[in-house]
Amino acid sequence: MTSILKWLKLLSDPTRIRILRILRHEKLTVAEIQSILGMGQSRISSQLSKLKSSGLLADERSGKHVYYQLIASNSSSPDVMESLFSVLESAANEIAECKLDDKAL
Amino acid sequence: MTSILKWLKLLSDPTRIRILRILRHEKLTVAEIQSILGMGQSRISSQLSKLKSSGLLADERSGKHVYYQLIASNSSSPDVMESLFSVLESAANEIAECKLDDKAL
DNA sequence: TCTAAATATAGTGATATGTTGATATGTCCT
DNA sequence: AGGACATATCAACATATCACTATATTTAGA
Repeated sequence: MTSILKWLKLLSDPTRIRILRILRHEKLTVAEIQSILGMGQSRISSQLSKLKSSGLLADERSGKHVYYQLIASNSSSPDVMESLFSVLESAANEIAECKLDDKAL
Repeated sequence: MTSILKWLKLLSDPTRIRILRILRHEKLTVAEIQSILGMGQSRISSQLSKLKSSGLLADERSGKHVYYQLIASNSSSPDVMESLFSVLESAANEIAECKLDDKAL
């Protein structure tokens, strides 16, 4: 499958939308993300894994913790990314949990 | 599910990308779409049905034929649509069949 | 009203996806 | 080395999705 199709598929899931959104401005550990979204550990971890392997997130270990962050400048297609994240924001507005995520941040 | 999530899901399928793309500039009948994409009739029809029920396409019967066309000005969120179609175009560039679709048009 | 053409829908099988619970891996500290 | 904590991965299950075949519906015309 092509990379853009992969990204579209990844964006069409509420859990992943929420994860990407709280990572807009800061990097967070798995435990922090888990606490903000109020989900089980394996659920968060496996979604992070998908986002990472498609090139949307990068991980970085720091001691016992692993930080995840957005890959800001996606080398191949920055304009596509811009459009995608614009859609992501709109989608977030339709997801009630996203407002609670902001409070928990 | 929210409408934007639905749209993202619909866009993350090559068949539907191809359908939406050949409908960019003109309305087409089911048979024409079927011929351009080189796919079975029920496959085209059921995908058109999904695109219609999510508000991306409109249908219009003319005799024995049914024309499908893009809903240009999506009332609720025109800017989201613009971003989505921008991503769609980029996705199309990654799908080899789209070039053949253009020739068949 | 009967037939043929265009389109829609139902049923089925194969494959993919999301979530959960259990277990494995990795890291720090003593 | 061993224990505690953070994260990753695996197996199992439920659900969703796609494409195919067959059948139903709608319409135009004889």
